[in-house]
Amino acid sequence: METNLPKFESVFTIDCVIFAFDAGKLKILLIERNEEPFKDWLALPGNFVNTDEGIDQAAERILYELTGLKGIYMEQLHIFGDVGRHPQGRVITVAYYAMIRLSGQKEPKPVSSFAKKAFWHATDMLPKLAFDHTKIFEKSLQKIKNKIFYSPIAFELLPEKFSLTQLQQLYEVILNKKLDKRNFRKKMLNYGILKELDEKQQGVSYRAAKLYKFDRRKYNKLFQKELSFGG
Amino acid sequence: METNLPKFESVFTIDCVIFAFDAGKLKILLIERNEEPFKDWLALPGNFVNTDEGIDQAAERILYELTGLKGIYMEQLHIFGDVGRHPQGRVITVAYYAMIRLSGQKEPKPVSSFAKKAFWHATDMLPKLAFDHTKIFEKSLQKIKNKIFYSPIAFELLPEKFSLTQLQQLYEVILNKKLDKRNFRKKMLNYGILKELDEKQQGVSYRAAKLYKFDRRKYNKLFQKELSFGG
DNA sequence: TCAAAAGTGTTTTACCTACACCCATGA
DNA sequence: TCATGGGTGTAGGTAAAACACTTTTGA
Repeated sequence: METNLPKFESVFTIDCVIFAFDAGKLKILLIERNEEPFKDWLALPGNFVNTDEGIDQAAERILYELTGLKGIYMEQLHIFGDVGRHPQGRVITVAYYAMIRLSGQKEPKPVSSFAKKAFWHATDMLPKLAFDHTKIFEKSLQKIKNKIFYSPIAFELLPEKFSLTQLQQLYEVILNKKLDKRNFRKKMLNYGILKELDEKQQGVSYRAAKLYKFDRRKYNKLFQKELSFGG
Repeated sequence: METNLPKFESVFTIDCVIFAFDAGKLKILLIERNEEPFKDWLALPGNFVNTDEGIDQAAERILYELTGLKGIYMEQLHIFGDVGRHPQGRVITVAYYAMIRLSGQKEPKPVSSFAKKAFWHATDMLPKLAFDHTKIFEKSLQKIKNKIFYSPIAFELLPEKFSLTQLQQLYEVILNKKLDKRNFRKKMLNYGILKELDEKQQGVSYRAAKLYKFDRRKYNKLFQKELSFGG
């Protein structure tokens, strides 16, 4: 494509914050870098955007190359473009985030040599990350805290079939506070967005919990009603 | 700054969506372009980012150069980075948005020759805009629709002193629906975030309305209480 | 005295909150 | 039979929704 636009030395990267919920903990996907700068550091999966790809595609490609994860729908979080954020020059990064369910997912494993490893790490004890990735992570966490009130992100993190206790634990972890069991259940069931299954938990050494599924159709119907002032 | 990073031909732009409320209508700030591509078209104020400036600063500079408006606090909306969005090559744009009050504001007027004119245009009858600016505008509108529920953006659009009817009209315009007058007033006054003034409207040929001010201190106090499940 | 907008209250309904005990299961 | 988590109901308070008439003012 011919161009008479000014050429800047700006470069673009994408960094991905992928959340999952496992063993009662909120986790994110990290890599160990195999390239300078910040070689051997832990970092969010991130790399350069090519000139011939849209940024959403680039995000998918980069996540795949560094972690082996494919087909994950990510949304933009924010752009980080401070002049000093990268030691080697002007690098603007677009942060993407997603929430996924671990069950059925392969173990993460880099496809490219850019990363040595890829693995899940609990969010409550994160080490120092490369670049400004800690800042990016914190902004993502804030985002999902807000989003859980108006969007069914919790169900994206849980297995397809889950118990009400699992759902409550997830809310508690994200919101970082205890919730009342009876009120939580009443409220959730009242929404009518959970489908009760005929199945129960297996292999637990206590009373097995009923399992539920998220009913996306009912959810969509419910949230078409907009908030209002009684107009 | 020395760099061994790959040099891409990507260029970066910023586009600004500035909302205001005037004569009962929601408006945005547009320019008439004086440069190719899309010379003579209407567009959002936008231009290239320099390599030596942070993107937030760049946004401020660009808005000033194209419209003469200064010191306006803008927030990031989204990045638009489709390969085909600019006719001359790969251009990634960061959209910023802001809400401002018109009263006390100078008429917009370009400082740079990049724009021929700058002016306010009602959002309900927007013409076709250059590039993908219509898409950018629509995303901004959606954003403020959501945001008005959890953020005091309405008060940024109104004059410092306003009547309850003005406030309600603004909500109605943004949400695009009629609201009940009594319920709206009750709810707003109940929040306790409005300070009643000793003044009334001037120069109207009907019963003059009481004027109010937004009380940011009380607002901040109110919204520190988080949403909860009764935990 | 008319037109135009300001201002005002009550009832019903829905949801939020606080709170404590019995049940089912496998080890 | 015990330990572990599963599961349940009610009463009181607060906020949302629906709804229509009187008041003030200037022209």
